Amino acid sequence: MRDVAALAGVSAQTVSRVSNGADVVRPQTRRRVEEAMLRLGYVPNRAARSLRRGSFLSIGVVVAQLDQTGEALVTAGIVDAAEKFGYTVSLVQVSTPGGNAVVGAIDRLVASGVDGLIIVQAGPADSDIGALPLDLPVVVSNTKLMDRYSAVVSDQVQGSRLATTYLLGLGHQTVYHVSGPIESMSAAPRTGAWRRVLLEQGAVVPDPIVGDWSAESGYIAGKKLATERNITAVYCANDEMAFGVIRAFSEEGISVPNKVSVVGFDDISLSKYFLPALTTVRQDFRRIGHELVEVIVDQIQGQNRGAHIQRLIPCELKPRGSAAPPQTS
Amino acid sequence: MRDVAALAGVSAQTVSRVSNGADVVRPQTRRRVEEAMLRLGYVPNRAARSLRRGSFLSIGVVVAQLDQTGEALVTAGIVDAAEKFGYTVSLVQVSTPGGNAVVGAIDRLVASGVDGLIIVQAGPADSDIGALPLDLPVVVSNTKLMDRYSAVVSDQVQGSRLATTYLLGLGHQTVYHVSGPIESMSAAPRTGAWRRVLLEQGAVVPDPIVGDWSAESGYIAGKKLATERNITAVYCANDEMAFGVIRAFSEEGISVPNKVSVVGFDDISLSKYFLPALTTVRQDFRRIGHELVEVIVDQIQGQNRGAHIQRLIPCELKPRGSAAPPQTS
DNA sequence: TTGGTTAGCTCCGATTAACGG
DNA sequence: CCCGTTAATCGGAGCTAACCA
Repeated sequence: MRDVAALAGVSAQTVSRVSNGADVVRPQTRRRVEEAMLRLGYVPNRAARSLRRGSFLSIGVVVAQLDQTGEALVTAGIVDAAEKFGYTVSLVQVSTPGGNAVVGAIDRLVASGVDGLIIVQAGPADSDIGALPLDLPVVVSNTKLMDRYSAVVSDQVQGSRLATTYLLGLGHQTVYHVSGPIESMSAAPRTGAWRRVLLEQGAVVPDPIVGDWSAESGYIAGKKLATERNITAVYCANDEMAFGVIRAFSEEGISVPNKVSVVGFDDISLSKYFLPALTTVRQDFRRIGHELVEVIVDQIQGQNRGAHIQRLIPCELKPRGSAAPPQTS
Repeated sequence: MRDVAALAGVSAQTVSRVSNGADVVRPQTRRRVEEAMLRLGYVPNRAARSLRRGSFLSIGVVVAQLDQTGEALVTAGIVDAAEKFGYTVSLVQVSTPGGNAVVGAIDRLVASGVDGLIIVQAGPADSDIGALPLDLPVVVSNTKLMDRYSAVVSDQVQGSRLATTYLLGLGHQTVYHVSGPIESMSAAPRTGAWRRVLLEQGAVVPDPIVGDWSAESGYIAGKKLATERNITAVYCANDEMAFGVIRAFSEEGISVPNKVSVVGFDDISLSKYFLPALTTVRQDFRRIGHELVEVIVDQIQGQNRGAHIQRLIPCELKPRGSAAPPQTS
């Protein structure tokens, strides 16, 4: 900064005024300073600025598995929105399922200097997370932590009802279900809503099969479901598992959707191009990312630090080729 | 820090020593200090520390589309490895293809305080990137920027040869090709290697069809390829496009692999569960992420700032169901 | 003397207030 | 009204001189 001031023939004071957009600087002087900044490749030192102002202009983001479409898209949305608000994004991952990995990850983020925390997914062992003595704003996208922190999440219940009622509406007697892991934050409400719809409509409630979100677990579930006699419809808690189920069915000579209808959840980019194209429930991940940032920036800058905000993002049914009315036998 | 010192009954000096792991502190005193830190939830202020030490312990990462498997996995690898080295990861995205978006993104990162830069993907308009007056270490995973900066990339040529020779080895007379966008950094070497193999083996070289990595573009390419008479094998520059091609073929009544063999590139997690399971060339994205961090940390900490390092990560063929010997007519 | 510790000072780089030309 | 000077401040790190076993 000293150098810039020297080159422009002004004082450090003025440089600071320019770089912070004060309006008491003559345009001509401002131009001289800006030129000098450019020539010297001057970038205000972030550390000094943060130290002085007491904020980092940085948001910490915790993800579990970045290679899952949902987390990747939410993260992308967060990065986009954060940029608009002038914030940087610091990313940490909690892939190791071990005990207090989440706490460790959050500690790392806090130590790295962030003004707020967004927890996209905390992995399976996220129950210990409540005990954090944080004075930082926290926003989550995780139904399990919703009651503790502000949250922006997909309306899992609405989406799940959508899928189930759609299948019943097509004429299926009941709907089988491949769920996510029981301890998962997204799986439970989906399974719950599916069960409730079946009960409401007086349909038999088959035992759900538990998967782990992977196509492989769907494949295994599909092999098991293929042995059921009266199965005509399956609702899978995500698209990957639906793919696995369809693959297993195909190997067993069960055609989709002719013999069995399959519906997924998420609408990942490939679903449209699967064979058959997957009927699924679309989550608006990018929007979730955007709103997460809105909420946390509001909590960081606004005075409503303690506010407990809940935003539900609606899901949308995407009818495609993998679901059809049951075969009249 | 003052409070911690007071609570532990020591001086700020000693607190600093403890938090930096100096060895001249009596274990008993150390314990007292650590207890006080814990009780007060003390976290050393990153800004102050950075300011004093002149480093941020942070790595900036530039991605283009986080929802693409490759970038997501490389990023995941980077985050993992960075953590091991004690670095934080700052993420920015260059989704807007506009002119100097890359430069803007990098400016933001630099302004946010990073010690080095990893460019995973810079998007289509990355040609202007060479003109950066950076005194920061930069490592890329991008064949187009390889000659300018240190790089860790998949051995596209080797992988592409693998795919092409495999298909020829199965007995196909020639291999059609669906490439990535011409301006892409990964597409060119793949297409080049494919062409060279065909020429080496004296096979006819069909015009490649240009896609944009999306399943949709593969689908369009597939529709076009379906009109070719003597086609028996297609090599697609990524898996998504391969899915699109297979879908188009299926709609046109062309069975894969019975009539036409299809090979992809990447080995995304779903490839194994597609129908048919996709024969493809696996890239080790996570490893690329790890090595990117190794290289950049070396350049940040070591004295070989100017070194121009090139690491090629080999690819691996995954023979699955979508490629087979040509039908004997 | 030695090792553990303390008090006190400077410095990192930018921001900001007060005051003056 | 525009700008310079001066000095204080943010929180921690590094150094020295001194202190007490």
